Amino acid sequence: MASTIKTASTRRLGAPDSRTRGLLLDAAEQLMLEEGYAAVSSRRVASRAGLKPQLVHYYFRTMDDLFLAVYRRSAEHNLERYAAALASARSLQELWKLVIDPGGTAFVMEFVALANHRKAIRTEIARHAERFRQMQLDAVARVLHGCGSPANSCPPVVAVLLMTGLSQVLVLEKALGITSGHDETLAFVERCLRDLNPSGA
Amino acid sequence: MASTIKTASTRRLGAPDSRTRGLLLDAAEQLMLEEGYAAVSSRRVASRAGLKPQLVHYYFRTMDDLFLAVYRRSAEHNLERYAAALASARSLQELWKLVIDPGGTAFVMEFVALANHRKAIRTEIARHAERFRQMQLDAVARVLHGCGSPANSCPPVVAVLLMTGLSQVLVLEKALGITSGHDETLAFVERCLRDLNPSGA
DNA sequence: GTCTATACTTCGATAGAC
DNA sequence: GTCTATCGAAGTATAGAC
Repeated sequence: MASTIKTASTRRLGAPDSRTRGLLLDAAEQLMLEEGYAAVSSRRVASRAGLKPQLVHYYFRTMDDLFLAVYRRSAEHNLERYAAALASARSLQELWKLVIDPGGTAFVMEFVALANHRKAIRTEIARHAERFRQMQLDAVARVLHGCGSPANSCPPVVAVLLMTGLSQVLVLEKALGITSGHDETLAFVERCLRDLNPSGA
Repeated sequence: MASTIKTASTRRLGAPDSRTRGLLLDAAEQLMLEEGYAAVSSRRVASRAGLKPQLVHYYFRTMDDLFLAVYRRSAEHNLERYAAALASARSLQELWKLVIDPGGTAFVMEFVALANHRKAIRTEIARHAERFRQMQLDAVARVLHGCGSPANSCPPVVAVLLMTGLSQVLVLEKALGITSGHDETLAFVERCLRDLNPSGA
C-alpha cells in the first residue's frame, strides 16, 4: 500500500500508517510502562511484538524517533479523551476527579525522566503540556464563572497549578509507597471545593 | 588500613571508607545529574573518575548497589543540611523558600524515575521521604503554633503536601521549559503566607 | 515489507596476577 | 588495592537479498 518514503539519507523508511508500525508502537509503550524507558531497546520491542529487531529501524531511523512517536501518539489520544471529559464537567469537584486520575500519570512521569536529557522529547512534552494547561484553564474559568468566583479565591490559572501539583505529589508518592498525609489532604481538598462551589455536590 | 570484606559469595569487596570508593560515587552522581541514570555504566563512571572500570565492581557488587550507595550518601547529606535550615526557620515564608529551592530536585526526580522499576531503590526512597516529611511537618507545626493557626486554615500536614506539590510542579515544569501561570502562582503563595503569618515579612 | 547477515560498540561481571 | 585479560550478552544501526 502506502509506499515507502525516501529520506535525505539513503535509508528506506516504512509508511506511517503501517499495521506493523502500530504493533511496534504498542510494544514500546507497554515496555516503557512496565519496565521503564531503559528497557525499550530495538531487540526487546521487536521480540514483544513478535517481529525482527531490524524492523524497528525500518520504521524508525533511531530509537529517539521511536520514543517521540510513542509519545506523540499517546499524547494526542489523551488530549482528545481529556477534552471530551473536560467539556462535560460542570463543577470543580468533577474537574478534580479528572485531575487526580492516576491513569497516564506514570506514563507522563516516565517521559519526563527521559526528557530531562533529550532535547527533542523535552520540547515535544512542553508543547503538549501547554495545550493541556490551556484546556484545563478554560474549563476552570468556565466553571468558576458559573458560580461567581469570590474575590478572596485564587485566579483560575493558580487553581489549575494547585490541583496539578497536588495530584502529582499524591500519585507519585502513592506509587512509591508513601502515604502519610494523603487522606487528610484529600479530605481537605473536598472541603475546600465544597465551600467554593456548593452546587457541585 | 580498613581491610576488605568477605561476602557470602566468594567475591572480594572494597572498604566502605575508601577514598577511591568516594571518587566513584562522585563520578556516578555527576553523570546521573548531567546525562541521566541510563548513562551511569561502570565504564563511564570509572573513566570520569580516572580509574579502571573493574574497580567499580570491586567496590560495588552490582550497578544497583552503586545506585543505592549514591542515593544513600546524597540523601543523608541533604537530610542533615535540611534539618539545620528548618531548625532556624521562623516563619512559613522561610520554610517556603527552602521548599522551592530547585537544588536537589533534579536529583530526586532522576531517582524517582529509576525507582519506578527497582524495588530496592523504591523502598529506600520511601524511607527517606517519610523522614523528610516528618521533619517538615515538625517545622510547620512549630511555626504555625507560634502564630496561633487560625481555625479556617488547613492542618499542618496538608500545608506540607500543598507546598511540596506546588514546588514540585514549578521546578519540574521550569526544567522542561513550561512557565505559564508560574509567576501568578508564586505571587499568590506569597500573598497567602503573608495573610496567614504577617510577622514573617 | 520482511528477511538474513553482519559490523561495531558498549555493557555487566569475574578470575587471577601483581 | 589495583591491574590485565576476558567472557558472554545486549545494544544501535546498515546493507542487500527475497
